[in-house]
Amino acid sequence: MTDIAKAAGISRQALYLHFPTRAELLIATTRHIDSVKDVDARLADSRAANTGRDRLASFIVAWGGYIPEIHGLSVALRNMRDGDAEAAAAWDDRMQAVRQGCVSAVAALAADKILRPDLNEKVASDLLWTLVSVENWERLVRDCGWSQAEYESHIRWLAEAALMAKD
Amino acid sequence: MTDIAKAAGISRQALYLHFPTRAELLIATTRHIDSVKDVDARLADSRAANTGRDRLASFIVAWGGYIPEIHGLSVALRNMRDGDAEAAAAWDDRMQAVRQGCVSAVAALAADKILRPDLNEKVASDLLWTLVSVENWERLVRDCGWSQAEYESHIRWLAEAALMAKD
DNA sequence: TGTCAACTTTACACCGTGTCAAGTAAACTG
DNA sequence: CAGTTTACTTGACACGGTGTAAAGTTGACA
Repeated sequence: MTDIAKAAGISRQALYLHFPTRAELLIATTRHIDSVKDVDARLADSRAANTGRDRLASFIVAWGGYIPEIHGLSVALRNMRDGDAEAAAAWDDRMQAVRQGCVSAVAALAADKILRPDLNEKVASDLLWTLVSVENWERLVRDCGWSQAEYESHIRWLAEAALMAKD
Repeated sequence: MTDIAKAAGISRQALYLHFPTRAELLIATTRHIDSVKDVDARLADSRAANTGRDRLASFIVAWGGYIPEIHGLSVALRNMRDGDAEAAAAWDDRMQAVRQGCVSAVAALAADKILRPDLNEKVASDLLWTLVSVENWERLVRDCGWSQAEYESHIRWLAEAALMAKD
């Protein structure tokens, strides 16, 4: 909080006038980034795709491209999980929104009859949700040194291999 | 530290006589669990498998079955990543050991000529390492409500779909 | 001119980690 | 047996970070 106040050019106490707790500051920041970076518009594109396969691909690109924007925040919010129920709830809420995108993409695959027959939609959604997690992005991009483009193309490819019936 | 001391029936200060910092206590605990649960023996089994496919499967079962044992510790150690370089290094070290298992399993697939031809060994190892991360276990078992058996079988199946050439 | 809003400075409470010092009690040793 | 060592005790305190509280300053607006 001290560092943020300093960077903002106000006193630490003035910061508390705007944001009562550190958790609420972080949550407000995510809301702000969401509106500035227009996450809704990005995800709307993926909903507009015609085929299930395109929908899956554009969902992964839309969300995968958004991860770097919120990554620092994601780390901060996740580190508060233990100890601040409000922060945990805020983060979970955002992740549930991503999950909804996964469910929709999987439903589109199922509608096109290209979902692997040995997967039900729940399991497929869980797997996709896991594949596109921020943690996996961190591991591949930060720890393994992948570029963003490599991340997007390999995850897309992996999701297709995992979820789509063999042609 | 207070809680741990209380649970151990000694004073907080006595705890500091044994473990100079919280990070070192956590690190010592991982070492202790490793020896009690005999992680080496578990992974040795996976190295003994004959075919690449068996090796991959037994590696996933060995490591995947170990995750629940160290999960709580993993959370504590990961939460210290920012702020304690020693704890971060200790955790990274353990994850590098897992990565080594991934590299070996991928090499076994390559030796059997059943590694997907469009994947090089580095990329395949990175993907496998990501799939078997503790974070993915948390998501599937804790957040999605999967049983341990479901986790193991689906991750094994996913790893095979991701890494092995179509037959 | 007065009031309100945004901000300032200063001070303090609370928690958790880690340090320090002095004391005690039991075990080991010559 | 006396003396030392070892493992612990109690109690105090420093430090950093979050959050609270109170009184004072400044500028805008009515």
